[in-house]
Amino acid sequence: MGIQGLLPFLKNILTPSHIRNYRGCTVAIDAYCWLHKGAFACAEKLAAGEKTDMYVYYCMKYINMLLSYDIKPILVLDGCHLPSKKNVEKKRRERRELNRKKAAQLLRDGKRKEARDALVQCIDITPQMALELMNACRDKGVDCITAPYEADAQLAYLSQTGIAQVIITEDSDLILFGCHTIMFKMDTSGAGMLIQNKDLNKAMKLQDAHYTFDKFRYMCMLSGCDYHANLPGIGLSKACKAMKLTRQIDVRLILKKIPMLLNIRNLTVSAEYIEGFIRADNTFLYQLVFDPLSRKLTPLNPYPPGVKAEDMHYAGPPMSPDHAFQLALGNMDIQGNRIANFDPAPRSQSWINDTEKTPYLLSIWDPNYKPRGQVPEGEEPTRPSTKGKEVLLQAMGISKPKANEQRRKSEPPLKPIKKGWFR
DNA sequence: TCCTAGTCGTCAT
DNA sequence: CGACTAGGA
Repeated sequence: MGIQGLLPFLKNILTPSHIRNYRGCTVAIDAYCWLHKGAFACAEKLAAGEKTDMYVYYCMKYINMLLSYDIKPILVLDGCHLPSKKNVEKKRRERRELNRKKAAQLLRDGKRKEARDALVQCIDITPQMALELMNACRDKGVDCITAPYEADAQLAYLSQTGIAQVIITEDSDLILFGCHTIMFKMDTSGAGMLIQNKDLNKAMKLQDAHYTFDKFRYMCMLSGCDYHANLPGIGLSKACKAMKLTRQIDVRLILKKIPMLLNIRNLTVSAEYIEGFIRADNTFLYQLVFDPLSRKLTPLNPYPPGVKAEDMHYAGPPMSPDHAFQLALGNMDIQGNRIANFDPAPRSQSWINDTEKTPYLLSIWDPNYKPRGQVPEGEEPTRPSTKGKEVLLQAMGISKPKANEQRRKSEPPLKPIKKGWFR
């Protein structure tokens, strides 16, 4: 789902780019995207419950590519389901079950090709699969973090706090959560399409003075999002038109004026619709995320005055700090069962390089870790002089050694952790 | 012109 | 998940 048609709507500000332009930066990854694509390589085995690590290798192709460009990847995984999405999850489960039965019948009939097509439709990314990927990443010294709830909100938090300079995903919802810079459609070579939060006003064709990010988010939500349906007959174009025509900033008043702004007579905006809209908006603004620095739960954005966490149960019910921490580390599954014993503490003693100059290259769980911060505006990825030099250095094979590279070479083997069958 | 709902592809040989 | 598209308002 996501926001239907958002990427085509933003095509004017989507720019082709390459991840090598972010050398020395941190990139946070929506792990689900890679896991889902990687699962296609071994759909039959996964459906049959056979052991396979094909999807792990698929994901590690991307990780290794990023490491080769001296980029620090942070893998972000999904945590608990939001209460509002329980129904969606149930429907997906039922759809997978249906396709599973369909595939079994087709297989009995000897229709192997059609059976595979049905099998592919019942692919499920299990927490065990996510754990295998996390273990493979941590073997390489790559940070992983499981969000308390949706990875989307967690990725946006890493973007907004300057922990990550780029977010890699296929999900257009990340734009609404307020990420600064996102790369979509990145291939295994590192080429993709970049979108920046600061350009969204151009996509709406709104003057800077009249543009707010709130307006952009309302536009998207009016066209329908995962948390709330659209008004009948309203898509992105009409929603954009409505947001251009009003200077109102109060959500309730904007919504009440929609039929007038768009000249649609038989359209009524019910009180229920408005309240649902505001709950959805709050889910984008205040969903609970995990702050790896303070090791505490926090809303994606600070609550406005007078609002308390208890008012926001739909944006993620509060959980105990230790539960959230163990979930974030990947030691606990969403049912609360212990599934691993990863302890980030021993690693913090082992860094002896020039990490004083580059504390942002440490593990996010290291007490000395510090976010790199936002990349100065306009500095990347289109800086011709730098681009040319990088190409030249690579062609000459004399790319200067980076702290990142030295760190990886001198890294001691991690203490043994429960790894299952992955070598 | 815009919205909607449905179908197809994602890997890799 | 998005891309693409036929069909309807």
